[in-house]
Amino acid sequence: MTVESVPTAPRMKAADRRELILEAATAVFGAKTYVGTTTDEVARAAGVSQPYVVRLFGTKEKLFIEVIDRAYDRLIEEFRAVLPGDPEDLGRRMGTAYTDLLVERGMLPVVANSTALGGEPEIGRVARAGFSRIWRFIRDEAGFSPEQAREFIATGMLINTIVGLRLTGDYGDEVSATEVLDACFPDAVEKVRSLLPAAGEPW
Amino acid sequence: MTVESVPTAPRMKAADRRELILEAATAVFGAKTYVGTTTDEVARAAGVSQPYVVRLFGTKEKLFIEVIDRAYDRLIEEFRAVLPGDPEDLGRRMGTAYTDLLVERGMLPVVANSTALGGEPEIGRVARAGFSRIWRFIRDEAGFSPEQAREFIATGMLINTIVGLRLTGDYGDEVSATEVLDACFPDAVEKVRSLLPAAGEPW
DNA sequence: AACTGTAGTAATCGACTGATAACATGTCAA
DNA sequence: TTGACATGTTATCAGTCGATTACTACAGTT
Repeated sequence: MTVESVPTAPRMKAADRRELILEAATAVFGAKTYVGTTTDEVARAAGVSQPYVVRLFGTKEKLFIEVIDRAYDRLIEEFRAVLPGDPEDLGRRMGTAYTDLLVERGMLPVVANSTALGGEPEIGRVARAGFSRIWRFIRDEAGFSPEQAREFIATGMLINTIVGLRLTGDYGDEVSATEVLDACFPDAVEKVRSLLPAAGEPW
Repeated sequence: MTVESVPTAPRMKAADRRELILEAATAVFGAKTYVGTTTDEVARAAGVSQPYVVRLFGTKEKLFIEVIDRAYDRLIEEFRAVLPGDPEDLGRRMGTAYTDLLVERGMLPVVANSTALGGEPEIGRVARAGFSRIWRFIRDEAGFSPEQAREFIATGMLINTIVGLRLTGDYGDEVSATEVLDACFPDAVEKVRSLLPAAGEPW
């Protein structure tokens, strides 16, 4: 006789489960901000119980810290992957690498959110360290001048704003949304639009 | 005989009290984000009771919406004030107008925070409308090209990041903080630093 | 002086949330 | 096989927060 189907998550090595939760947490934190998400939402998204999330990471804050640290890692990893090639073209390749990260749900929003939390003692430290790592990569490994680095990161922050505001939903209907998207993604507007949710929330 | 000093706030016209609360709310929301601040903190900062804040504005959400709407108003007001003069120099003047707004506590952080809340139905609408107003001002009244507008706003978003991360506290100690501040405020680093709190929270 | 609207507070409630404790079950080496 | 550790859950708590209710007191009008 078939036993009533298990209410518990299928067994998995803790390390794998952690990774799975981190992925889910990135999506949820990215969609609802750090303070705005509950550990229970993260748990549901990962398919485990809320107390288990807390036990695996200690506190919600520690979980978020791992999430943003992992996001900055990921960012640099993608940038580094496009280093080889024509130096003249590096800026464009890195820009593409950045927007390509839109497919990994929450990744960019989580980074954006972290930059607003510099006032939090622990989180602030990690966020500043993340920014510092990115900046030094761009300067030292990518070889950008300070002015080029400023320009590149500024553009990234504007992209975060576009994502956070859900501006893609207004493309074509609203002048400013249309213009800013055209200006930021000269030949990739449709691709970006397909990667992002409309003003309706899901993602 | 002198009566025990009043525990209640000195009487004031409701319109004035609203303005006072909006100012306090801007500072608190700016320091701790929308979700992260309580109506009680806003009330204390404004010197009134928590229920009174709620009664004057209906809900916390409506209060925040008034706060960000007012912040976008203020932004455009300052930009418009520097319109007269050499068009060649307008970009620089508007940049200065932006950083000058750092003296109004919470103003810039609140705008930054609003750009992360596009997923919230009501707040998202107001935030997108605010962005749209700024963009159209820059394009139509300031006469910037789409590319100039993109560059200008991107720089603004990077400044928001610097503020949110509390990077000014690391100036001189940390290479990336030093470089990005020098790049963003070529001849106003000290002024900006004096306007901002260190990594320690107050402001 | 009494009436009426306005400005403001204290008390309290219900819902939510992060964390803890206690318990259950699967896995694997000896 | 057994025992010990690892994986995971249910139950529950203590604190927090936005909102509601009911009350107090002041100010201006007639």
